[in-house]
Amino acid sequence: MHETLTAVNDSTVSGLGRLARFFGFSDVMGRLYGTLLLSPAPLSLDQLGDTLEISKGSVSMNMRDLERWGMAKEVWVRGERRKFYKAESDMWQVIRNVLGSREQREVQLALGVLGESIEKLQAAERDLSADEQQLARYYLDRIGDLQAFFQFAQLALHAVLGGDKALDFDAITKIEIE
Amino acid sequence: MHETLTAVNDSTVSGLGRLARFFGFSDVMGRLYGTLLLSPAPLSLDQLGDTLEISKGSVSMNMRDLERWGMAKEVWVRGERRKFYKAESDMWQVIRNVLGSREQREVQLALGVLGESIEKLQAAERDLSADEQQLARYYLDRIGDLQAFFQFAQLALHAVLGGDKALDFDAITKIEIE
DNA sequence: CCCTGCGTTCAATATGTTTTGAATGGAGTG
DNA sequence: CACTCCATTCAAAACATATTGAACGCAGGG
Repeated sequence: MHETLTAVNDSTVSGLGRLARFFGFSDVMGRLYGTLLLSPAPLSLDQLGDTLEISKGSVSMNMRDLERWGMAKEVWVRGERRKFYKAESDMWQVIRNVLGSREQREVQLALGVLGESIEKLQAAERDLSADEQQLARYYLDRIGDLQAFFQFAQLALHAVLGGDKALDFDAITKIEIE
Repeated sequence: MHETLTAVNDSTVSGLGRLARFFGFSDVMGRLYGTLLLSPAPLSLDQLGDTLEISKGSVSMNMRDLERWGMAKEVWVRGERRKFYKAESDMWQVIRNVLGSREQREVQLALGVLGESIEKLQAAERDLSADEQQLARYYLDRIGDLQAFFQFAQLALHAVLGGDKALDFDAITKIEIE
């Protein structure tokens, strides 16, 4: 194959590995995803393992994760006994999968804990000494800031996930950047 | 100290540890930040180490990182020889520091690589066989999608970092969430 | 039924990251 | 100048995470 194609393939695959790490996934996951993304035809586990030079076991486990995150799908290939996969090529869909489950859970959790803390502090106020009350107020201020941050994050998530329109995405990416 | 205060302190500190991990920092960094955030008075390295039960060395190194990221500042305490730190309590400032350096660098890098790939593919077109040309077009499509994603990310970053106004933040967090 | 081809599992291993603590160095003090 | 008090550094150790490959299990043939 022409060296340009090979070079582009390599840098894209390794770039997606990097991106995966950045998002807290393993970088093999990113490379598998990249390999599938740049393959017009679905690939089998063997082919993936051979291409990336990683073991059968690793391919199997990482592909399972990719599937769980909706980044790849199994594809049935006529006359083949093996499993074949293709990448979910709609990036927007992938983003939504990740933000919608992992990140949103994280934000909800944080908001829950912070809310509880605030309630506890308020409920305990009458039992506190003067010094303690002062500290409690201090805590409430700081925790309030944290809460504001997470509420902002929640809004941002809703904005991105929200209205089913991938339209926003397309529209926004067409804006010229100076 | 009243158990409610202790409990709230603990859960906030460990929550910030979790948050730090989430953002790709060590969780000790998050806990140090949390400890400082909830302390009305600046703390010395010793106090931090004692509170969190971690070694001097670890406190020293992690505090350096926190400082680098603009999450904590050294404070001079009259009559003290030791270093004291306080947390940068403006969350918005912290976010800007992180997004502005680390994340933005990442996005720029990706856009650079993708742009190069596109150029290389276009430049090589005339040297390719028919099959290779078809594959090259396929690559261009996929890489175009990736590029759109990163351009979106860049816009989002600009939006958050952009106009020096922390106003947006305040305004936005005051919106009622149903 | 046995064989083959394939995917999964999981314990062992390799790799990467964080923490520790002893050594170092520097700044202030008597 | 010696002593003390700290902060920093860094190699070794602890810990966490990812990968391997042998063993297993299952599905289709033959």
